Formats: sequence, C-alpha cells, structure tokens
Amino acid sequence: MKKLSIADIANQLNVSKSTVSFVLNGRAEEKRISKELVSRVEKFVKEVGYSPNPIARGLRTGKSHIIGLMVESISDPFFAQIAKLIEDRAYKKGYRILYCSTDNNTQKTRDLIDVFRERSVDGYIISPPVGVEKEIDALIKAGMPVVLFDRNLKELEVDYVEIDNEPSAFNATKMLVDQGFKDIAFITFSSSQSQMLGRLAGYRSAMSQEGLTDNVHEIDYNPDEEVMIATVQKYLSENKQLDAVLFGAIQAGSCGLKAINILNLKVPQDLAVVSFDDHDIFKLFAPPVTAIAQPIEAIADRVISLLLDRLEPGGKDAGPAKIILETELKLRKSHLSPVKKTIRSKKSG
Amino acid sequence: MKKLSIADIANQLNVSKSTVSFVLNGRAEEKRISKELVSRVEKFVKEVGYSPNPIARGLRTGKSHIIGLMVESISDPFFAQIAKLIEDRAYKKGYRILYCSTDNNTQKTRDLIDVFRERSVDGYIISPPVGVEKEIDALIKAGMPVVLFDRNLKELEVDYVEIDNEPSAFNATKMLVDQGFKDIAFITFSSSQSQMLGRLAGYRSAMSQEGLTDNVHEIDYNPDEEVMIATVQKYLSENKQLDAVLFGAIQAGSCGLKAINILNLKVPQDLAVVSFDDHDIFKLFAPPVTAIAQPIEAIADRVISLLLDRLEPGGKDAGPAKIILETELKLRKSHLSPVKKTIRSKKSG
DNA sequence: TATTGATGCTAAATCGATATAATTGTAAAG
DNA sequence: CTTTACAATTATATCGATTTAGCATCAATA
Repeated sequence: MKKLSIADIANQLNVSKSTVSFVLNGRAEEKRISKELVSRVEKFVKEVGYSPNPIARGLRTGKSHIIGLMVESISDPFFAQIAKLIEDRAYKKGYRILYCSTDNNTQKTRDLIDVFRERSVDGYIISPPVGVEKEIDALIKAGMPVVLFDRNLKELEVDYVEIDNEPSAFNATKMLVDQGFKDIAFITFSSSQSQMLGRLAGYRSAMSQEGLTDNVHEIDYNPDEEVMIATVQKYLSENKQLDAVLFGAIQAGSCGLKAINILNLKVPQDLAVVSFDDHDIFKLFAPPVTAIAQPIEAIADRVISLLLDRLEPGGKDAGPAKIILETELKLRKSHLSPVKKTIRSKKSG
Repeated sequence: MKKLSIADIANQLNVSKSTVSFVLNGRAEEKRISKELVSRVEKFVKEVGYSPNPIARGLRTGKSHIIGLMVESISDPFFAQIAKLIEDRAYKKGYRILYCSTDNNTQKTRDLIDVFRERSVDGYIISPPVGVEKEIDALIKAGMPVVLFDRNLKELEVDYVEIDNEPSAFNATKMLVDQGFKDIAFITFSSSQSQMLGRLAGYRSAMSQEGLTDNVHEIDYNPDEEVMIATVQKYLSENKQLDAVLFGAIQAGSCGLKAINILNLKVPQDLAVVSFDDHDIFKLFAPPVTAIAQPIEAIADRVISLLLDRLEPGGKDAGPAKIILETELKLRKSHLSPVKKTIRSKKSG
C-alpha cells in the first residue's frame, strides 16, 4: 500500500492534478474552482488521508518548512532548554527543526551553514561563533530570515536576542562590593564572543568605578572537565587574597564550585560566589549560590517569534530587531557578607 | 549567481547529465565511463564547487540522509547529551538530524512518526512512550532502520540499547541495606515505561529478599516543579521513619534534594540518598550524592552505530540487537551509614 | 559480409509536487 | 452572427537529481 500521490487523487476524482493542487493550497477561489468541486476534493483528501509530499513540494517551491538551529552545543542545558521551547512553537506552525552544534568552531559553522543552505532551510536560528559574519551576511542578503541569539555579531544588520550582559555583570559586581568584598575575581572561559565581552566589561567597569583592582582568570576550554577544574583550583590557591568571585557562565561556575569543594573553601566565609546562568547546581549547593538568571522562556519566545514573523507570507520587512532582555539576580546565600570575616591565608597557614 | 545544477555542469562539459551523475555516484566504472572523462568531470566539479541538490536527489531516490531523533524532551540533560554525541557521529557520515520531543505523549509521538515518514527520514532513533508499538512495528515492517533506547517496547523485534535497570536498582538497594538502612523508600515518576518498571522491580526484589517492606512513592509529572517538590516534601514529612531513599531518575532526585533542603534534613544522618542518573547536582550537593551513572557515551555510541550499520548499503540484516549496558555506582557520601544514627522522629519531636 | 559483443556514452522517463499558459464552454456585447 | 469576456478547468513545463533503456562505434568472429 504505497503512499498516495496527487496524481492518484486527481485520477480517482477525475480532475486534473492542478485542480487538486490549487484546492490544497487555498488558491481555489483565485483560480475560480467551483465551490462544489472544492468540497468534493477536500472531502476525498480527508477521507483517504492524503497529504502532499514535502520533498517534492520543496523541490518545486524551494521552501522546506524546516528551520535550521545552530547552537554551540545541544548538550549545554541552556541551549537544550531553548531548543525545546523553540521546537514547541515551531512544530505548531508546521516547521520542523534540523539542529547542529557548532562547538564554537568557525570553520565547522561555515560548513554547517552550507549544509543547511543545500537543504534550503527556510530560516536560521544561530548562536554564532566569531568569524562567520560574511556567511551570515550572505544569508541575509539572499533574503533568508536569520535570528541570532545569546551573542551577536556587531557589524551585521540582523535580528538578535540577547541579555543585558554588561549591566548584569556590573550590578552583580556592585552588589558584591556593597557587601564589603574588595578582592573580587571574574572567572570565565576564554572567549571573544559578544556576550562574554559584555560581561567582562560590566565587571571591569564596576570594579574601576569602585577604585578596585580587577582580577580576571580565563579558563581555556578543555573537553576534559578535570583539567579545567584543576586550573581554577590552581588559580584560587595562588590568589588567596580573593574574597569573592563572579563566574562568567554556568560552565565556569560549575568548574568553580567543584574547585571550591576540592579546596574545601567555605562559601561565603572564605569566598563569596555569584555566577551567571541559573541552574539546579546553584540552587542545591550549600549554601545556595546567588545567580544571574537568564530569562530562558522569554529568549526562546522572542527568537522564534521573530523568525516566524519573517517567515510569514506577508512577512515583516522591518529593519532588524535588536532585542535585549533583562536578567534576574537570584539572591541566595553565597554572596552574603559573612558575619565574622575569616582571612583564608591565615586559616590555611 | 544561482546555484549550479547538474544540467549546468553537463552543458559546460558537453556531456550528458547521466554521465555526470554516474561519475558523481561512483558508478563510472560500472557504466564504462572512460577514465579520462571521469577525471575531467571530477576536476570540473571540484573547481566550481558543485554539489548535488539533496532535495532533488531525495525525491528521486527516496533517501533523505536525515535521521529522525525522537526523545522525551530535548531539554532533559540526559537526552541532550545523547543528542550531541549522536549528532557528532551522524554528521561525520553525512547524515543530518531532525529532532523532536515526544513529551511522553503517545498521540503526539504517533503524529511525529508520521511527520518523519513524510519527510522520508532514513532511520529512526526513538526513546518511545508506551502505546506506539503498532506504529514502530509498521516502520520496521516497511524496512526502516529503527533503534530504541532508554526504554524498549517488549513485544517488538527491534534494535534497542538500554541499561541493566533491574540489577542496578537491586544493587543500590542492597548496598543501602548493607549500610544498615532498613526503611528505604523508592521515589520515582509515575511511569509504565520499561526502564522504570525495571528499576522498581530491582528495588522491590532487593527489599523482599532482605525481608524488608518496600515503600514506593510515585510523583505525578507536573510542569511546575514546585508542585512536584511539594509532594515529595509531604511524603517525606509523613514518613519520618524512613532512613534512606532511592530516587528512580534525575528528575526525581532533583526534586527530592530540594525537598530535603526545605525540610532541612541532614544527609545521610537523617536520610541517606542514592539516585539514578549521575549529574553535577549530585557531585556538588553537600554531601556529594551517590548515584547510579548511566554510560552516556556508550549508549550514544551503540545507538548510532547500530543505526549506521543498518543504513549502510550492504547493511546488516541480522536479527535485532538487544544491547544492555552496565551502570556504574558512583560511591560518594550520601549513602554512608552515619556514625551515630539519629532518629528523625525523636529529633523533630 | 553479416553478426556479435564490447565500449562509451546519451535520451528520456521518473520522483511528486507547483506554476504558467492554454483550453473549453457559455453568456453578454457589438 | 461574430466577437469579447469571463468562468472553470486542464495540459504542460518545471524543480534537479537518478535510472533505465538504448544508440553509435569499432573490433572480432562466423
């Protein structure tokens, strides 16, 4: 029992393929197909459960009804959650999702853009690594809907959704200062991505405004987490004067907490902690860790809304939307000024 | 500058499309195309960077070079990690991935199978909800490669990869008993999926073997996590005699730890804890939580290997592979018999 | 000389839809 | 009575590949 084609439908109804196609594409009125025939076709199609082959349709129309989703890594909880929310909305509108992880690799990303292009995906959602400006620009010039998120590429006129990285980092740093901390480190992954630069800038400007010296530690990404934990551990051991640390992202925070545990440091007595990105690990740590929570639902919602808007037939031709969402500082315990301040260097000899 | 088609290539080389196609598909020898012409075509194709349109090819051949990945939810860290590992291998072999989340909804899953079918995906990787036996059977009967994982559907003759749920739960329970715990609860999500039934059976058989009474609490899934935490909290408050708990999955463990924190219980003094699925929250909890770790890399590896094997031209026609992998019990602190056993009911009055 | 058999390549059908141009029939207009 | 106009539908080309069947050419065989 092979799948029915439009030709089968046409034959069985004794009409032409064109007629069936017009009816199915809502062009019946425009093409002056009689109401009676329209309903005859519709009834039959429903009866036999026919639905057009999207591949054939795609070949003819150039539209795939597929959205390409490119994130740094789908295994990252932040991206995985966004992917789920985007998927829900997209599927409801009849769009399917082809995903891939860029691993933040510029060349890989370029190749992947090609792959998606070949498949004529209808729209792109990308959290881009640096260095793909040209390719993304080409997509936009070709009229492709593209929405960036999490980071953007400054020079491009493109829709994007991000958070207010700089003020968020500024405020968190400021709060630590207000709590009485002075030696505040910023620990993050080495990165030239816009969001990381923003967070770094926010931290630095808060520190300098307070007349404090900044202290930045960049972790090199390593697939073996132990290695990264070790570098944080080393850094913390060598900088015993630190009394607080701001982690630039969940991965940094995760490595950081593990290093802190290994060093047996008490939070916040030995070291106060605040991290970007909220997550269960922060809620469940003892003490619970104060975190800068990204509005994940809102991000996904804006991203997919922007894309679907542009995908609609009478799609918006408005200039690029630059959406910046606010974060929420989830105050828990790890940022609190300890009642009795202990100096680690004394404690540990 | 439109994309080149095979016709363009043929014209520019003054040969027929057939010839170009044969060369590109490695059928040159079979079709006795002269070595000289073969290299002329190959050289030109490389020069102009032509690559065949996968959609047109898909229409003709019925092959899409796309794998359909259906998981309970892509936002779940377990599935997200698997998705990443599968993606890496699949892309290397020229396969793209269309994903979707079933939300464990049977009807939704049926619809999604249809969606994937329409797009003629070449193979399916599914962690199925119950109730889709018929549809999956139809896929297999139609000659589609299908690999199930995380759970299976007993009656089906289909490749699957899972872990040894029953022995894992048995051993973990046994270990708690050996530590001296007697009132051990099993807290899990209500579920009739094979993996959950296996874990439950393992727990029950360990308890009965030791002559202990089992005590199972099923959490109803609720999108609002607070609600689920509250039910665990209620259960723990009403069962103060419990001295240990085994959580059936990460989600249960996560809710459970939050409930434990709210109730201000000390682990393991007030309540020993072991959970299925390893995760950072368990490593970072104080004390670190003993967990039954699934071999995520191995699972993904076996799943994608099975599928790629069947996808290969001379694909294996062997009977279904039923792969059962072992878990690793990560011993940390939360399962240890406390030095001085305190009875909660006494403590809290 | 006609037949056979490789050799090397190509024409045309096909996959299943959409889109364009054409066709038929009927009524109104000139 | 022809022309025009419009309504209702259809034939055909097309998207870009793969695949089947077939066509020359030339050497070897009968």
